[in-house]
Amino acid sequence: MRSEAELTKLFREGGKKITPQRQCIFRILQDNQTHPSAEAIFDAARLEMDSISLKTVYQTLNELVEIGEILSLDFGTGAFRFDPNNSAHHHLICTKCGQIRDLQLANLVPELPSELAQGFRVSKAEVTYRGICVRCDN
Amino acid sequence: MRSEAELTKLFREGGKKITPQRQCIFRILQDNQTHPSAEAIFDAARLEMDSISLKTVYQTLNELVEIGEILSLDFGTGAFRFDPNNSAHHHLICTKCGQIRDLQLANLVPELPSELAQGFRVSKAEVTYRGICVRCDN
DNA sequence: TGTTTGTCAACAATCTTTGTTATTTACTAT
DNA sequence: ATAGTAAATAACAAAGATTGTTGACAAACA
Ligand SMILES: [Mn+2]
Ligand SMILES: [Mn+2]
Ligand SMILES: [Zn+2]
Ligand SMILES: [Zn+2]
Repeated sequence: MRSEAELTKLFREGGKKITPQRQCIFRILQDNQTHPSAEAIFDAARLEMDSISLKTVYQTLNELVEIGEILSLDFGTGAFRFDPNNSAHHHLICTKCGQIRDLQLANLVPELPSELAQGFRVSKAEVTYRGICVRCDN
Repeated sequence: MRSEAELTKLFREGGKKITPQRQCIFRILQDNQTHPSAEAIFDAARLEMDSISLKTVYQTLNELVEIGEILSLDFGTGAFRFDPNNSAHHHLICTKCGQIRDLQLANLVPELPSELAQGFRVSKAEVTYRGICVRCDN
């Protein structure tokens, strides 16, 4: 995800207005590696702006997803997780505490051999590793 | 997933009763490669039993998941998908029509090198390939 | 400063999944 | 076969996540 200044520029160029609510959400997402849910971002935003609505959070997140600044991920935890790391990467999830860690690996996922692709034109591959993290492994 | 006869035995051994509703759901799942949602299974079941309830479908599916006979998968399509193929396998999803195909490949996903595992004891890896299927690719 | 146009908060609605309960059913032991 | 019992069912309500609606409001820009 780009910096708050660059996002401000991008939004304005797209005919979108910059509001304190959006700037607040930009800041919360900046360098956030926790893969927060919309609700978690909402809670963080409320610490600064007690009147912000959950709808506004969803709206801003969806706009960031649309322009490719963040990723919307579903790991089956009940709610979408949002990720400011929009480079191609994979994930490592602790099945006990639920924490989600980034796995920045380029060549871990091989191309799908065309004889297995069933005619699909494959454009993306995501890998999810699941296991127990150090802290949960006692 | 096992045969209807074997599932009947398994359920009885687990103190569960065999009802026409459950047998109907067993049959619908048998050899089903479409990764149906609970709603899709409900619709199929209603063709045979017009009074079956969605709750019964969910309950039976959850029981089958608990005993490991089927898998519950979340691809971010809005609803869980159920899969009678309970062997370790991966998936290929068409981003246009949404169909989900099995990818039965053992050694496509390499072990995660321990220096990248961040201390996790990894037990599972799922790969999801996304692309456009033949029919949608015109 | 005024005008325009997008955004906000509040609330309702939708969708998927689970909880509750009274009734019915499947199994078991007579 | 019959009756007893524990579990499953259908119907309905509720919960949790996300989206739709709308009138008041505020940001952008001249
Ligand atoms: Mn990530
Ligand atoms: Mn499958
Ligand atoms: Zn953990
Ligand atoms: Zn397709």
